[in-house]
Amino acid sequence: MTSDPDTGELASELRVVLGQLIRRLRTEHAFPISQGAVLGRLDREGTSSIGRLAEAERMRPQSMAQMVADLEAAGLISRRPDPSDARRSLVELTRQGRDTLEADRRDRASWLAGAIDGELTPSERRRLAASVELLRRIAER
Amino acid sequence: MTSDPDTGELASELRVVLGQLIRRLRTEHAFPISQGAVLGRLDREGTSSIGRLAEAERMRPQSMAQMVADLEAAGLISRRPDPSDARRSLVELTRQGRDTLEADRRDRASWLAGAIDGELTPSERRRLAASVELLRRIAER
DNA sequence: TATTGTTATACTCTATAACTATA
DNA sequence: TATAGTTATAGAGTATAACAATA
Repeated sequence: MTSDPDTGELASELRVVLGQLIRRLRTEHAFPISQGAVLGRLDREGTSSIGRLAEAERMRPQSMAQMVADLEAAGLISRRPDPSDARRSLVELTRQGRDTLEADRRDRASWLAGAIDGELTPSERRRLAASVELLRRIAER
Repeated sequence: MTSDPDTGELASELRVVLGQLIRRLRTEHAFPISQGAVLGRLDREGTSSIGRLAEAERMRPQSMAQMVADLEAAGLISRRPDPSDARRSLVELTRQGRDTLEADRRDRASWLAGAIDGELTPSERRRLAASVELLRRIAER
């Protein structure tokens, strides 16, 4: 039954469940999902420009500019001009941004963490963790 | 490394990758994700009312009414009054709705199906299919 | 009074178009 | 001319508030 699944059907089912999860997350989670993605990327890859962030997250530069403005207003990132190219802004995590990211990663009380802990056995949690890697490869395609 | 993962960190990573996937899907996919969810539910569970659909998909009745109106305008569902309670509308798939759902399930050329086929090995596809079940249990919590 | 659904309106996230400043 | 970013505006998807019809 789970062996040799038809890819079209798998895609269709995955899409449905992703939609349901993201709707729950949007209402239950404290800050927008893609803000977390940007904070995580800045943490892993260090200082970046707005255009590079937009490309990495597959968003339009205009949308990323808006997000960067919001994150800056919230004090989670800082921005300074690129000394070698005055058109460019260099963006990096503030101390508060790093703390927010850390707090999120430690948050076992979030809706999603609670659902994972409450619904899955330890061995299922390990399987889920392994499949996150598969999902990431698909997303980055 | 993937054994005994911290649930908070797992939740944080899962959230990021779900956000990235959903953004890709929203731009690449033909029709809205949650419309597909409703069509699939009507297919599996048969005729339903708007309130019951809203509850099952964890949406507000007002939002579901809007979606049902859109799906009806697209010819994918039909609606008739409940004979035993004139307040209630009974909603069901039309032939065209069933065909659309079937076509989506067979669509190996969608962005997601293409990414799954192109990026994952057969054994990884089986692991992903198995993890969809885990994600569904979390989403339905 | 409580329930089912609708209409009107607003919010969040992201897109497109038009623009400014710099290269 | 081309590139990096911003501002203004629009769209999709879902929410809240106010309401009408029926139970």
